[in-house]
Amino acid sequence: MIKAIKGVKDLLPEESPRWRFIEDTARRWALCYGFQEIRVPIFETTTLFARSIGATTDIVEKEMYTFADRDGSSLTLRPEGTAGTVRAFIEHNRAADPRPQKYCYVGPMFRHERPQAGRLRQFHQFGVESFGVSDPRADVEVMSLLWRLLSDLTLPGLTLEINNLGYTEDRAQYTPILVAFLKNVESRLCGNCRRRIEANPLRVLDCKVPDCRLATEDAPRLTDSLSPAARDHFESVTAGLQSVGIPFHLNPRLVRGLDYYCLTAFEVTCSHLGAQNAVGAGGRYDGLVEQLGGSAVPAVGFAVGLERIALMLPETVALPTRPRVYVAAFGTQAVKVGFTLLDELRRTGVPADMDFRAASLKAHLRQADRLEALYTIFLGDDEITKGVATVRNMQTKAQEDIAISQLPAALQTRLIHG
RNA sequence: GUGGGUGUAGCUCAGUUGGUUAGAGCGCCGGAUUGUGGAUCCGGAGGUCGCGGGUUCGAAACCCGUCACUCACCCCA
Repeated sequence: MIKAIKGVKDLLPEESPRWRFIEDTARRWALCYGFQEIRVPIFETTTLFARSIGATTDIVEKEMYTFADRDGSSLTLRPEGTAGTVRAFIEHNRAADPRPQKYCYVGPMFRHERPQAGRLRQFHQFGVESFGVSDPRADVEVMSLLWRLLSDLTLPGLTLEINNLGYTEDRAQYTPILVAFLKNVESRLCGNCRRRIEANPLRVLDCKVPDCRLATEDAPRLTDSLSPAARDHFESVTAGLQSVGIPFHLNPRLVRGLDYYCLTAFEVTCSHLGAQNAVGAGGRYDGLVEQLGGSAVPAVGFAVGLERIALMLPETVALPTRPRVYVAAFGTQAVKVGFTLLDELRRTGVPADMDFRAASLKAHLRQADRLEALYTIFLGDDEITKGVATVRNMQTKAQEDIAISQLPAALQTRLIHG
């Protein structure tokens, strides 16, 4: 038996209504905030991701699905959505169009990780990117959209955490100070954090090991190295969040895993979600467009993990939609008439179905019941000779005879008026 | 990449200190007098017990290996 490869999932018909509900809700809220959908390719040239996400990040170093095209050029399945969106923004010279430009996207992403709860190799994200506005209200707008969207989905135990990462220069100034401190307490840190002192010192502050937390309790804070401009921006962001009533927690240790973030970084976590409890995250990335060859365009955005939302979504929110009319045709003549009737119903917009295997009326009715049909049309040879069919209301069990030629119109009105 | 847990019917799971044709519930198909669903009753189909080796007169069970799934580390949405 050929099986799906590790870390990818089939979405079976029973669960697809939940996913459609999530995606529709996300698009609706994005539209409400003025974001419009962009669809960019699933794969891109490898250097796009290396240059935007950061060559030394885990994603680029060991998680990308990279392969050679037939001409030998290196391609990569997208591990996130921002890089491709920024590439499209630059390539189509959208910076020349009126700003701001606000995009949203939804689709599969690929990272070669060990699967676990809430983490797959092919997973799905919904995200937004707002280009062209450095005003802190753009940060607030994006966080507000994220918060309202997740709240509307009635996910339990949501928390919004935010931090100020400052400008690149601020971090460049802070990093040596932090490294010096960490080297002093190195003996108290876990093995991972010792390695991180050189590779990614900011991450040490985000370590969950209790001893590391203790050891870094008095570490110099990034906040103290921030430039006045960075402080002002962040103060406006927090004031803006308060003004629109979005609850948040300051988390000075919050660090994002992608190199391109600056100033505002945020993350929404969800309780009861297992170890992978970040349901959505994002931040500002003012330097990225320029870094990828565009003009200096500020930007801010977020991404949410759809699998993680689906894990938390209450069972009851989405129901499948199915054909409401069942055609029960039995008998040699009636089977032929029934098939053309079925097609005519569908052609005129009546959602209808029929089980081609069923030979007895009993089998037909069982199937109609299973499909939760509202009406069943009885079509036997008796009916054919009379030119009428019996229409049974499956809930009230009331039956009436209707001329076969009148059935599509009759069922249309019955479905509308109940 | 590193650990832990679990692999028996389509699904959820029983299966005693190793013992003969491997079970249940749900689901599926059919029947309960000829053309009326859901309930009930009856019947049926469906399994190389993840795979390979070993121990044994005998293995779903014990041992070794392997693969898959899963949770966690790591990382991230």
